[in-house]
Amino acid sequence: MNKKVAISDFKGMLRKGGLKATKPRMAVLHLLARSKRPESPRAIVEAVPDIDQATVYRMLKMLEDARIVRRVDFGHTHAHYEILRDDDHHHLICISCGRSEDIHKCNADEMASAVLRGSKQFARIERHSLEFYGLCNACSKKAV
Amino acid sequence: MNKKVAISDFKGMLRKGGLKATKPRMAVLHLLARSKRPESPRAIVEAVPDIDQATVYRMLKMLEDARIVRRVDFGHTHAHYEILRDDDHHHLICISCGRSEDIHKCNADEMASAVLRGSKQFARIERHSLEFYGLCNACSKKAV
DNA sequence: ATATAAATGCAAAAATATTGCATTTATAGT
DNA sequence: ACTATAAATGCAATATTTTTGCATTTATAT
Repeated sequence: MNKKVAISDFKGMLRKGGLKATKPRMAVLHLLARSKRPESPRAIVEAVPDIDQATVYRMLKMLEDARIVRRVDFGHTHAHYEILRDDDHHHLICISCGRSEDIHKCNADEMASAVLRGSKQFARIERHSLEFYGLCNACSKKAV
Repeated sequence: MNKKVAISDFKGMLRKGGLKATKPRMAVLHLLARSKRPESPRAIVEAVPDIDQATVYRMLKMLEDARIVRRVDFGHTHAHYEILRDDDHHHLICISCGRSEDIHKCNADEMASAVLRGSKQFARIERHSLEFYGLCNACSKKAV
């Protein structure tokens, strides 16, 4: 019964990245794993008891380098972070209330190679971000 | 000889948006028009003589609402702004030095309608952003 | 030329992110 | 299990980015 691969074997991921499995770190990772949406550093500080903001910011950077989380930009004045899965998903973001939804259709990888071929200045593409901005049902009803 | 449509008829654009063509505003628009890359508020404050940062931030927001500029996120801790053209272009950004290049291939609009059809929570999509992150030639040579 | 609303500048503050350093903690090796 | 070690944390201070209130200036329509 314990043979499942554990999509959230954070200890293993951390070890692979040369990072220690500290309590604050595990707490943040579990928070992100539970959350339906990418979370801001501030939200993390508020949600995890007794954690310091410096710890959160530093941690997120390390986790990003280790490719355990990724940073996404929603056009706000702060970042958001989510657990990095390898499903190349992106987001649909409400420009009114900020709610977000994952989307899974993406053919940008094909685009990427075309883009690279067309560029004289760039040597390689590592990743891309694709976000759609619109109005969720609720905000759409509340007039324009 | 003066019958060209003037891609930078900022006065006209501003009027259409109900905005006044003030000197600071024209200076910022011309700066953005001249620049090869999206500029940060800070860079604008430094480049335009005697302009106040509050003016720049407020102005950029208004210009964005009026659809004269658009905000782009490069994964830095600050925003960038560029003149909004209607060519649906996106960017290739060097994750090492920050240099950026415009790219013009994009089929995300087709994607957008598929995405919307697939979503139960969203009513419409207004726009999207697509950015590719990689290494420019110079940074690519400087080791990994 | 003038009245008016809009935009600006200034000063202060709020929000977001980073740094240095002393202390604590997870981990590898015994 | 114990210990040495490097890594991570907490704390306090600071830096950077963005926003706000209000008095003054400016562009525009009349």
